[in-house]
Amino acid sequence: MQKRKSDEVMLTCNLTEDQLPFDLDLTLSCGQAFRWEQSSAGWTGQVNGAVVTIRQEGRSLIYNGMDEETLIRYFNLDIHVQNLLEMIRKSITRYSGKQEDSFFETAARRGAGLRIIRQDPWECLISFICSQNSNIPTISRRISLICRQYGKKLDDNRYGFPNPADLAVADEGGIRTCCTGYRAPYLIRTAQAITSDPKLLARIDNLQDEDARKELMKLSGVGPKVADCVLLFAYNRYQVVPVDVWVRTIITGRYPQVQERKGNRKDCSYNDIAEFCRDYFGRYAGYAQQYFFASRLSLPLDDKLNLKNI
DNA sequence: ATCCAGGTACCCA
DNA sequence: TGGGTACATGGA
Repeated sequence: MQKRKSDEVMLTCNLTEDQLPFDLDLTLSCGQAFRWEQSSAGWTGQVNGAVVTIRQEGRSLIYNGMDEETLIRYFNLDIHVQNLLEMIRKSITRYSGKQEDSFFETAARRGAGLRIIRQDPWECLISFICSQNSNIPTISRRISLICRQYGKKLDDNRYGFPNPADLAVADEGGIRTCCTGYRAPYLIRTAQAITSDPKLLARIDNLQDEDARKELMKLSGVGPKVADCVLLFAYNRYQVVPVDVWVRTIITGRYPQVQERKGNRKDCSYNDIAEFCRDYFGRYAGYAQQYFFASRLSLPLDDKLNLKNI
């Protein structure tokens, strides 16, 4: 009988003090990756093309399907989050003169243990092209359908993420059956661009933020938001701030200083908000943004969906 | 039923 | 450059 992944011996990684806090559930469910599935046994997903399972018991990560080096690299466990938070706090104080930003602290407390992971750029790119104007459950479903139709079959009910060449030759009708709607041609054109320039995503890793962003935005279906998500979640440019409707609402609602940037324009632009966040939160502004996004539903906002004060 | 969602492309002044 | 609009789909 063929040995199943779930029967394989499990490995354990005990987190050190410097690697805490770490919250696996929050990290995998906070809207940065869309293909991890949770069950009673823990999370199942794919890292570097291999099926992996992982669960957390206190300070221990119990996993299989990858080695410890891969685990640490994928979850960025060598990032010292406590120091990172201190850097954000210092930046806030430097900018505002205030000792504490209680709104940020609320988000950081609720998002404690969240970690920005290191995704594969190609998968991240396609995923966030799929993400536009959708909610997270829909995005996950869409990507799952794409893998089922165009990815390599790995086991009974599991498929790999399709390669650029697989999507480049897909027809629009086929992609549309994956609930992609008007995004279908974007996906095909971007897959074709990567297929014809296979080193593009590797080159981007060597570019400065602004140049990297410009290169990404040349791709079909990639605007500022998608480009920034890829820069943050795949290339781990922690100073990059993706601005969606939630982040916009949170920043404009809670940080009136941002309004000064818009000049005589009607509203703050995307870059007004992103640049304010970089100035205010500093070089880990992307992390701050992700704390806000992860705790968006419970943050004290009164101008959005009737959310009440705490 | 209506509104909204990890937006972008396209068009116009 | 900034502002408007169409675009597919599913969840609330």
